[in-house]
Amino acid sequence: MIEITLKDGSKKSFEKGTTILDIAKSISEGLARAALAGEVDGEVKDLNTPINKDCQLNLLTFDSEGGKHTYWHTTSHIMAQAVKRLFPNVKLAIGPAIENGFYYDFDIDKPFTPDDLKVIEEEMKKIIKENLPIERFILSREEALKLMKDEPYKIELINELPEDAEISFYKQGDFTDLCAGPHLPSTGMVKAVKLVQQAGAYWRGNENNKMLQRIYGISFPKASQLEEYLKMIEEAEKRDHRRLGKELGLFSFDEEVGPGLVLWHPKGARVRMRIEDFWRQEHIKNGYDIVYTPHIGRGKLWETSGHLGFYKESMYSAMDVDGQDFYAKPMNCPFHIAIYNSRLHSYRDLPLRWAELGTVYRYEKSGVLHGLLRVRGFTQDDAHLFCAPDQMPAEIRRVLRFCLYMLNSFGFENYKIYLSTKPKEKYVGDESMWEAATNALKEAVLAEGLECDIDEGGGAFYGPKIDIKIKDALNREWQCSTIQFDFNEPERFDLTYVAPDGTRQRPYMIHRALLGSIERFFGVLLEHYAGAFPVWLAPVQARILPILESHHEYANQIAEKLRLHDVYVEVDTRNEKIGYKIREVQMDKVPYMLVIGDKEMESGTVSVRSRKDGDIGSMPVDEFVSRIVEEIKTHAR
RNA sequence: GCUGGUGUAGCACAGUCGGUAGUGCAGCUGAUUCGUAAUCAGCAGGUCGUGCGUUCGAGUCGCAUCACCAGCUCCA
Repeated sequence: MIEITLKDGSKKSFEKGTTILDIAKSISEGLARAALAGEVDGEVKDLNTPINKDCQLNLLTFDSEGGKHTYWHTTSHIMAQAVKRLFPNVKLAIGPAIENGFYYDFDIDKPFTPDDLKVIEEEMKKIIKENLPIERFILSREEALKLMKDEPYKIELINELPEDAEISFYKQGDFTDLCAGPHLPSTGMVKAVKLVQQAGAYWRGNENNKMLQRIYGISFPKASQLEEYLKMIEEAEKRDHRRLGKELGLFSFDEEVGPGLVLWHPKGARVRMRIEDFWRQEHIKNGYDIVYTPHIGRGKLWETSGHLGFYKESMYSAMDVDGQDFYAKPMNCPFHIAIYNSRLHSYRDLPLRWAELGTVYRYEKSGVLHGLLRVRGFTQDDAHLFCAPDQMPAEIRRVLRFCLYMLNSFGFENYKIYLSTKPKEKYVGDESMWEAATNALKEAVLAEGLECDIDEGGGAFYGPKIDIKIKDALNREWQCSTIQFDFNEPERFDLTYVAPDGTRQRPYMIHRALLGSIERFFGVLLEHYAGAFPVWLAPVQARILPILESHHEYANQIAEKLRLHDVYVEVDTRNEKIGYKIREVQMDKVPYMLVIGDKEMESGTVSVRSRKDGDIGSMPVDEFVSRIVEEIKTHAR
């Protein structure tokens, strides 16, 4: 007999060799029906795995990560089986479960068409109906290679398995695949399936390898869950910043202007100005100086900085000026360094904190451009800190705290921090610098009571860094903030300061961007609020809606008053019914609407309707003015 | 850059077998004077992304090219 400890801590005894499924059945029929896999001492296993020793058992349903993954992994096998049936010549690569669903990569001469996907989906439904049992078996290395002799990718995978690895296969009907598992007991357990899209993907994610054809799909135990999922996708599309940007008239792109180059419309520019004004004000409060630098620079500069050596493919090509090469700047740092080097610095000057909303241009590959989130011309909220070694830890803490303050000010409370350490091979600077800098970064994070994931070897060749990815309302991560050491440029540009003992010393240089780029940050912000900006950021903060023509004058007086308080206000004097006007305000996501009629005119009030809460009654004009001014001042959400 | 898809009025879309382009919203004009998510009527708006080709004839078929979309690689 063996003793099984269940999730709730209870213990049960079973005969040795009892399968996980049987154990589930002994607990309840319902659980056995819902169970997809079992977690045995932390390892996810097939339901029909026999248990031979005392263990901790957790039964996994579709609600759990492991259960979902098992379910999707099996669906990917069903898809591969369908593809093999329909296209016998395809070679199989890999087919894992992913965060939302699964994919399988195939090597096939002719890429799949959307019609192919439909046919494959139909074939999958047949396989599900056939309810084929899924069996696991183990082979020796030779046997495995023999079985997979026509599958070159599988052979590559087998050959790379460690010496002592168990080489397992899963078989369902006429289909067998090399696979570590786990899987569902039979194909019939998969219910609602949808193949989402087809795409090219390089073998092993390396662009020098052959491009394979990947099919993405998703599946659920219930048709209603699939519908729900598709509906959620639709909701996400509704708050897509590209769509909102167009609907709300915030920004656009123009084919003639060029790809990845943003045109900020007046309303978008208003929001941007609020962001930038706040940014400037806070930087000054935090001991920064603001600088401005040119958009282009001589080739020599970029040679010294190393950009032409390391970064040339990402730069716009040179322009010829009087026979000399000039380049649009991909980064601001060489200019800030040039300011530093314009005179001799004493240790008494340090730390120097120079910030710039610097617009840079980078030649991004055409396929990677994405709305505002990936563009070719963007404005970094850049700054460079120059400090003496003993000032460095305090500077890091200071900048980290400032960074989190900025993110919080814009309503982002969920973020993830990544610390990237020294690369194994290519790096500049000596070990002790790397160590001191990396420790300072880590200690700053800990000192702020935060946690970070360590990306071992993920630092740039020129220094370690902290990246902060903010999570938007849909829980997607976007990298915005970054704090990076630079051991490269101070050397190349020979930065020095005069130390107390009169010797020349090399300062530490830290690059940092808090919002990242204004474009990306704006895009994320737009999606985060689904276009409904809090009052302080809204491009139109209030719209006045007179009911009749006779109220226009009073409406304009109120508008004038609000404008004097720096409030963006509009008056809708069109000859339309009030319901029509209100509907439009709601769609324009303006936070306040002020309905003005005879009543309000007589009593000197406004009838306030909020975007969020609807009609909130009437109040004296001055009361509304102080209310909205206060909300703007406090960044109320 | 790579794989696939898309491109028709300001926006969202329809356009069959190749026969010279339509709907809704927005816009403009007029009527309506109205209290919390769409008042009615009329008008105007298009070299069908661009170029070349096939054809008596191309939005529709072919090739090229540009842009966008999804994914891969890369990245703030």
